[in-house]
Amino acid sequence: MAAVVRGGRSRPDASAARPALRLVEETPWRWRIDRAGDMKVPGVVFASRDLLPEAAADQSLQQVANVATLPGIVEASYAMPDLHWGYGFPIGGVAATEVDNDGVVSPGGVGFDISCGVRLLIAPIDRGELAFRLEMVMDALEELVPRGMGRGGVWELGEPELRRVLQGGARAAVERGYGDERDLERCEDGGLLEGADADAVSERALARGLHQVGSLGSGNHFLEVQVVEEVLDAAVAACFGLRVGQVCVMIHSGSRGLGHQVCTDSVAGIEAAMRRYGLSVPDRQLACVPVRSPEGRAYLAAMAAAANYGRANRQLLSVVARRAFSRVLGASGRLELLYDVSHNLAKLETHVVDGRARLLCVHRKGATRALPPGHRDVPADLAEAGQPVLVPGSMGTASYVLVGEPGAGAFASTCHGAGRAMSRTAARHQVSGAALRRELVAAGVAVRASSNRGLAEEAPTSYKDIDAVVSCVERAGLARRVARLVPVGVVKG
DNA sequence: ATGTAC
Repeated sequence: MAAVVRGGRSRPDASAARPALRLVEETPWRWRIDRAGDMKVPGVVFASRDLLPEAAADQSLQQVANVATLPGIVEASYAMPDLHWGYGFPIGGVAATEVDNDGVVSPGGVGFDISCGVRLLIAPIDRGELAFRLEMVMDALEELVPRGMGRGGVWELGEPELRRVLQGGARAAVERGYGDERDLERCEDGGLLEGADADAVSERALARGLHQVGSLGSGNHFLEVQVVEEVLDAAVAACFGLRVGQVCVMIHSGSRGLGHQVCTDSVAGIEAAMRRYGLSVPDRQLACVPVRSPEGRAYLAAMAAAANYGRANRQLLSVVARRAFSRVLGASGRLELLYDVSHNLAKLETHVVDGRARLLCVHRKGATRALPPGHRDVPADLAEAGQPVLVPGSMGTASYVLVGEPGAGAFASTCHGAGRAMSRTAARHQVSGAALRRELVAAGVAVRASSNRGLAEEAPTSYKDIDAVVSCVERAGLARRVARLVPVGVVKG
């Protein structure tokens, strides 16, 4: 069965020349966009019919096809069920290029919030033991967690120390006493992405980064106190240390103004360099250069530095969450890190394509790495189970812990969240932040939010249904559900 | 996502 989706609505001139996209339903959980025009590989969209974006308001399916034209792309231009419209590449997209076949790297394939990601901390107490002190914990978090737009972080540092953060990531924070070695064992890449170069980051980006290390930010970023409501895989949950009723803290944040500036700077430089390599792309937001070019290497070095900033940021936020919990709960507020993983990153990884191991530049933009059991990059004490995959839902709704599946495809990737179904502007016009705040409180969720406007933009009605997204990911064989978590307290910018 | 335009 096929569905026809029109493309190019926002630019009438382009839409006339652009053929309609034809989606072929391969299974109820997987659709294909066949090669056409300059596409080098097909598009593959993991989604149920209900989760496919509506083409009238969202160009993301056209973006999946556009990405398939990139030099050196292998297998397919993939999209996850939380797919929606992004800058050049769709959010929820995965694309890998072969480095030794003139494969390119594109800042649009990572996005503006470089190394935005999620970590989950686990408390030793259950919901009942927290209940009568929840408001006190939330007050402490409100006091200690810097949040919202602009400056103000946990760790005020000078430029030499900032440069150490850009090279050393969460490890640089731990070396200054923020957390311990065990935290690093539970971070993707040990908390430190290799190949970072602070000298590849502009003075302007450094200036923006100086006062934001250890700050939540705004938009969909949050810190939530959550409770494990349901365990879906008992053996893996036990390995992860998760049981029904358990209190957890989920942190969703990124690289703040520094990462944003690195992306802005890089797009400008790469757009200018493209001509020299004779590259053309169907959308200027897909600006790209060969991985093995001076500009490509410079982008990856600056991106890694921003990624390390994001990792240090989440490490600092964990430290203040620990301070808040221990202030109110003492030793029973101890928070152990389960895992920290990014969902906006390009990484050099080796994967088998057409029977041969190849070095690939894997772009995951709003997509989470999901390594299977036994993979050497999974922490040793979790290796039997596989890599924890942390999937935040929209505000006030469930979040999930998943685990990577063997042979899942899409370069071991899965979804990153519920996925926007409505623009921020549309959400602001449809929802009252004040009313939403009252609804959350009435539903038993303690809210500490600095902006009603921010609340309105993050209304769950402007997101897809996280339960449907995660169910789709599991049915498509990309990852397996381990635990469903529900919020009892939310801290937002 | 973002000193929501240099």
